[in-house]
Amino acid sequence: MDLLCYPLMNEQQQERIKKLGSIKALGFDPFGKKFPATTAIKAIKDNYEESKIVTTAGRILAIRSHGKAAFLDLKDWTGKIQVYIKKDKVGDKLFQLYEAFDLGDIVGVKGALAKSKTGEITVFADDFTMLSKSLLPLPEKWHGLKDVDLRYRQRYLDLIVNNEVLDVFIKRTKIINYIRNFMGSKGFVEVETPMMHPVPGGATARPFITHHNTLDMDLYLRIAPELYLKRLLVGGMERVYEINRNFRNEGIDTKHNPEFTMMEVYQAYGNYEDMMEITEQLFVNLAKETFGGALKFKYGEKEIDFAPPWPRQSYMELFQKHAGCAWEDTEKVLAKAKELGLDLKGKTAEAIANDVFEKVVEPNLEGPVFLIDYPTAICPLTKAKSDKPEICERFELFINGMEMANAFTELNDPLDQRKRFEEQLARKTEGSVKLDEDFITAMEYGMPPAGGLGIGIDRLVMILTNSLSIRDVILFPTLREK
RNA sequence: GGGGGUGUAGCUCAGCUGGUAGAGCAACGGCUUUUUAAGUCGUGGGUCGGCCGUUCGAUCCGGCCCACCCUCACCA
Repeated sequence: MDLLCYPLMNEQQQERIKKLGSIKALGFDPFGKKFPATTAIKAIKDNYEESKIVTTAGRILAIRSHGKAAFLDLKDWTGKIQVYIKKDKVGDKLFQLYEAFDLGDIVGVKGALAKSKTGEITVFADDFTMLSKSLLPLPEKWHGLKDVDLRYRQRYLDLIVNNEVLDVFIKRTKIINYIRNFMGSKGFVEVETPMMHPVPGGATARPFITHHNTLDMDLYLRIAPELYLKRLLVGGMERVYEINRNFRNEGIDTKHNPEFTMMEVYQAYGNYEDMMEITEQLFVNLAKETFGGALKFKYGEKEIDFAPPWPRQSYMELFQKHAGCAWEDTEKVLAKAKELGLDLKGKTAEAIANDVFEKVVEPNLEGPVFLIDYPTAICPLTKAKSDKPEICERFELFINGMEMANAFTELNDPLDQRKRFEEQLARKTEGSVKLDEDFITAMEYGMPPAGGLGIGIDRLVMILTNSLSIRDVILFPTLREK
């Protein structure tokens, strides 16, 4: 530590630096090495046996000092255990080391297990060592860290101090592992496709732009993996999925983070009905897995019921019901849009109608509910119904007003696909830079008819962990630079 | 971008009508060898988010700015 920064430090930091010195003077390394043969704290407690010798390590979260003895609370990521240090037992030198302990230090401890007077399982230490001296004071032990900005910026502190936070992220991992097993059991293969795209596609969002120096070309962080996964269908990979990040250069709120995790699934020779089945089954299984078999659970103030089968409602009918006019009735729809104060600049009638839909229908969808029968005009990658070409084979899943999944029977006619892309480009939809010629070429070689599905993993984790903000299920959400 | 809220010690928060600040935890020094939000006596710690203004005097009033939260708008 450079002594020049010494006067800049506050009182508590200076104290800790001093203690660092005394630890060295005692012959201990304040930033220790491998500490072998430790047992997880939960395992110690679960397999409690009086006077069994145990070794463990963790962070000190409380010190209750009694002069010539002390109780410590030691925490690892499985739990918390009490340690008792007595001067008579450990000797002067170790007791001096203990006196240089602060809240937040990481220490290793060895001792016999027993219960204290109040019945708490306690390690009666006969040896311990410093593994990492903490130079900054932790947030307060009782109230924890509440400032949400600090919680996201310094997630490590949030994890140390707020126990529920670790639980959420462990659950997140378990959910994703479950999904992988589930998909594997259905014969799907996980693949990885590029994050950097020469042509952004597969959705209509504004992309992030970056540049490759040696190739001297602009690249776009992907807004969706869709067009690459479909190339794999062309290549004969009949059941593929990818769980990975998408990047969209748009607004940030409690349901949107610029980088977020999606699962996309493609099943050759299937259609959107298959995707609906997979979705419902997967969500129901996950709820059972998460809530010990229960299908009803709380989300915020509301109760969500996953009991299948989930209702299916027609886009057009819902539109009629909530907007009070038919989707195709351009004049009335326009009037409604104006009434709602929507921005109509440069938008097609269909886009405006869809805006009205999102405004008047979506927030009311408590769900889980599958919206079906989307108008073909707003679905550039979706196959239309053969008997009713103005309607296409697509569904979106809504839970608590949030779009959770989006799926369709994939368009596999390259001529039609080119036409729709060109129409989209002509409308200059934001984010559509140019036509992905290679994707069309791939389709010209023949893409099997297929069902495709996208699931917002972060939002799924939100629902299953009762998290009201997407930032609570992303370890390091995007923040303004300080 | 509009509206509302918040910003005070390392953390969690008080602070009335304008007189340059308090508590708990944390820290430091005592006492304390079974406590668990340990106890107890004492001590230190602040650019009151920033700048400008009004005033004899501003944490407090006014203006501008910054950050975060909520909400609306924008954004498949």
